[in-house]
Amino acid sequence: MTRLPLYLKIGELLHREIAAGHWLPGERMPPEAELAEDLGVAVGTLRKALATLEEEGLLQRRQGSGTYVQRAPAGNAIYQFFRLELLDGGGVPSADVVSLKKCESAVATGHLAGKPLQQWQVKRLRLLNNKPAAAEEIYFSYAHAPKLVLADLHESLYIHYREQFGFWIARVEDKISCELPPEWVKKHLQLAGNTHCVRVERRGFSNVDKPEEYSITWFDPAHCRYLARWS
Amino acid sequence: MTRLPLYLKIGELLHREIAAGHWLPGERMPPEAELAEDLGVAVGTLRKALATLEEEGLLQRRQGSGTYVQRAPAGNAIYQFFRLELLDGGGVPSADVVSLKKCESAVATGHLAGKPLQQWQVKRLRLLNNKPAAAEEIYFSYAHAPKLVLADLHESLYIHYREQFGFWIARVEDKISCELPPEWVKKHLQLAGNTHCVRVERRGFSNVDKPEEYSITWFDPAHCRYLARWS
DNA sequence: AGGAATTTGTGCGTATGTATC
DNA sequence: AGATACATACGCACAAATTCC
Repeated sequence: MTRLPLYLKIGELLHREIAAGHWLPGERMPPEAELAEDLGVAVGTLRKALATLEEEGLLQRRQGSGTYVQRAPAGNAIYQFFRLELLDGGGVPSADVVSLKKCESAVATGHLAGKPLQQWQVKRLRLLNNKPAAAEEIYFSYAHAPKLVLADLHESLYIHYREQFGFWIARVEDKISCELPPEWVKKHLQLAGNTHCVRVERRGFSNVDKPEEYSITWFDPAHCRYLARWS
Repeated sequence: MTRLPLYLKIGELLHREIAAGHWLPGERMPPEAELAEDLGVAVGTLRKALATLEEEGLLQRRQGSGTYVQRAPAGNAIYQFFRLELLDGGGVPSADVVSLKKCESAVATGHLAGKPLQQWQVKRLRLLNNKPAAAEEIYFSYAHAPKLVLADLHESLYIHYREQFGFWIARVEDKISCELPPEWVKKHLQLAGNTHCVRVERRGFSNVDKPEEYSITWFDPAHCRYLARWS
């Protein structure tokens, strides 16, 4: 058995403490020396733990001032896989649900291998800086939720999956093409009849690498684009 | 005046040394203790410097083994950044050069910040299973090669860069959109006049993170697509 | 305005653990 | 099994930024 390094254990401990509300977002934590003594570790060890949490974005450390809790840890990876940006870069993403319905596998059949054929379909409008930028159809297994109403849906479906369904999306595969979008997309994005859209077909895989989500996203290349970084 | 921390200075120094070829890709650097003494700093300070370089991807550190300069991708990773596939998956990639010329920065000006304005432009046809799938325009600095003829070009430009120019592409950024392609693309891909193509704008960064390559690729979504995997 | 106190950042040195060769 | 090299952990001193009186 190989032990977890102390600084990572300490980091996990603090992470849980923060998640449990021991310190609230915006609050200042005790100084390094005090915290280190309370925890019974050297200051350097604590510093390394705090550094990892800062890197995760959970903490903010300011010289001469203190260590501050940055935010609630729940929303760790909300927009981790969101790849759209405005043509001049950036844009704050949000989402509006357009429709929610059960479907009998007529669409997206076989796309989620090994899943039951009954699926939920969610149509959404994706916004950048509060202006419509893309439209998407999302499919996931009916088995996760026999009942589901629009009000139940979290704005971040990934959070909904995690908090309601007990899994999270750890990996996605995108296949990118372009086409004339379906009518409902044209309508909601207010596109002219002959506007070609970029089409992103996505498969999302869970933490245990099961295919859990299938989606198609359309957007007008005149307004935004897909950003990819590789190394 | 506020001084740069010593560990960042040391990091910069090592970065330059490596870029200058003092240690070659794949080579093992001296052990921490020795390097620290040579540089006249404490081991901890050197470690912090090495950590930043490892984070940049310039170094690889292996416990019990040593610190290694990250080597250029091996021969089998020629198409590490090639993202096109046939609609039913896969396809063997190859390339044909269509034209090669110097250009006076009329196109792609400013895309390679800090580079001279004179650039080489290469137009190529990309094939999948020996059938035309995409067309691309590639730009790189004229300074790398005052003379260059078509016969000199390697089928893999990335290999050409590595073997002739002494750098390699370690990271790319793709921005994906769609549009009606330019005439030369239509001609070579034999596209009807109104066929919208996916357009991939790519910036390639070298092992020392300098922008070295700019390219635009067009392909017909009816024949192939761009594949992205995220985790 | 200014100086003291507080708090994190930087840097050093050492000892021990653990992976690799 | 032994030697080597990086990883972890401890503790201390001083610098720099911020806060508070």
